Amino acid sequence: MSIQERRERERAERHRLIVDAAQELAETEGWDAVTTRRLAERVEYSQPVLYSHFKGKDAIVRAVALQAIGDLAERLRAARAAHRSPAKALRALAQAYLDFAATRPALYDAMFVREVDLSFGTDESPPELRAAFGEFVAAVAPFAGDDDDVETLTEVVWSALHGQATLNQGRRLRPDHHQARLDVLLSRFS
Amino acid sequence: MSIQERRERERAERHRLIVDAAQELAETEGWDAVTTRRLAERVEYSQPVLYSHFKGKDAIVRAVALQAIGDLAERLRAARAAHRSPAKALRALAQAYLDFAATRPALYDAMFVREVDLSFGTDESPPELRAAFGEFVAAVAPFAGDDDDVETLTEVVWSALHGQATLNQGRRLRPDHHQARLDVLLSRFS
DNA sequence: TCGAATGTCTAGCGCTGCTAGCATCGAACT
DNA sequence: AGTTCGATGCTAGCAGCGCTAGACATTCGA
Repeated sequence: MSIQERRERERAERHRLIVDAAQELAETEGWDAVTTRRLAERVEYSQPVLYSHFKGKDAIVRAVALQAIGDLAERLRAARAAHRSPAKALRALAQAYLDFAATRPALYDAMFVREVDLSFGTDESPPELRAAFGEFVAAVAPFAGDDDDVETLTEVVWSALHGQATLNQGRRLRPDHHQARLDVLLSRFS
Repeated sequence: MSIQERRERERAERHRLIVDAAQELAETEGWDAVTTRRLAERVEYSQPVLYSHFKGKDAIVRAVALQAIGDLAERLRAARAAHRSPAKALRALAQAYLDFAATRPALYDAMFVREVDLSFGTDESPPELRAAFGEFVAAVAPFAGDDDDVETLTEVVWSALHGQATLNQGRRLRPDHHQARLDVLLSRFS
């Protein structure tokens, strides 16, 4: 069975290669530049090979998004864990979230803006997604009033940050006021 | 000069026809269905005619977005003006905003999600945009503390609503909790 | 060693946004 | 009134898109 194992290993390796190439191409030149032809050229295989690994281009984007969400979850965890005070922890988490969106806009787009059929907010959501949302819940929970549903409150905070992230990215808010906007938001929620 | 005037009238008419057709097509079948060929067929002209009116497809999308923003501004004005109490006025405006996003997702996308080079937040912004933002400012201003910059506060509230609108639309938040999320948000800002 | 199976490639389909170049038609001038 | 000329809208086509059918090696198991 060693031959089969080797093949599976090579296959997994190539799978990773495709996802990484797609991510790099998206981050450096934007998603418009991620065409099946350019991607195939990057990984030095022909186009149809991509389709033996993924059902279509959307599936590749989804794989990149999922990987990125895992990365984001880890950053959120680290930011939150670095502070004992709930207020500082929430601020650090929010800052880490906005930083991620600002520095890696293409990945952020794939995760939370582009239409990609990841199931959100259900028990069938991928673990990376549940982990990321869990970090938000943990950071927000200390500020829930007695009447507040924690999950709802978390969704509201996340949405508020998401709104700032996307409108910033689209240059639809005044530049140089990022910090002020985050301060105002946090002042109302913590 | 009557002949020239007639031509200009016909040209303006056709301009309107193109924008309206694009809007209708986008609203009924989504932006993916808005191709230059289908659009040309709708207005019963050949493709190149579109390019004598607009620099490219992006310019058509921009025109649709601008028209829609004017419409949104009017709805926000009406919602706000219907209430004397600042709290009720803000709630009505927020509700109108989210309703618009939910019922006309394609237009909302063109306005605030897709990349269109409308200049936001500057003195050169189109009047429709300034009007819409002005409604937000008027609704939010009564709730600004002494230390708050009104414009910043407005951007924060708008971003928060925008976040809810887009995440709702992408089915990234739990359905059936729209109202609860709006309530939580308003409870913290008014 | 030979047939079967696996894996990869070339070539091509029906789209896309966009444009060069050619008719056609009406206004204006002799 | 006849001719010229410019404006206007058309046909046809380019390069590139996501995706796939079918041919071609290459490698495996008997």
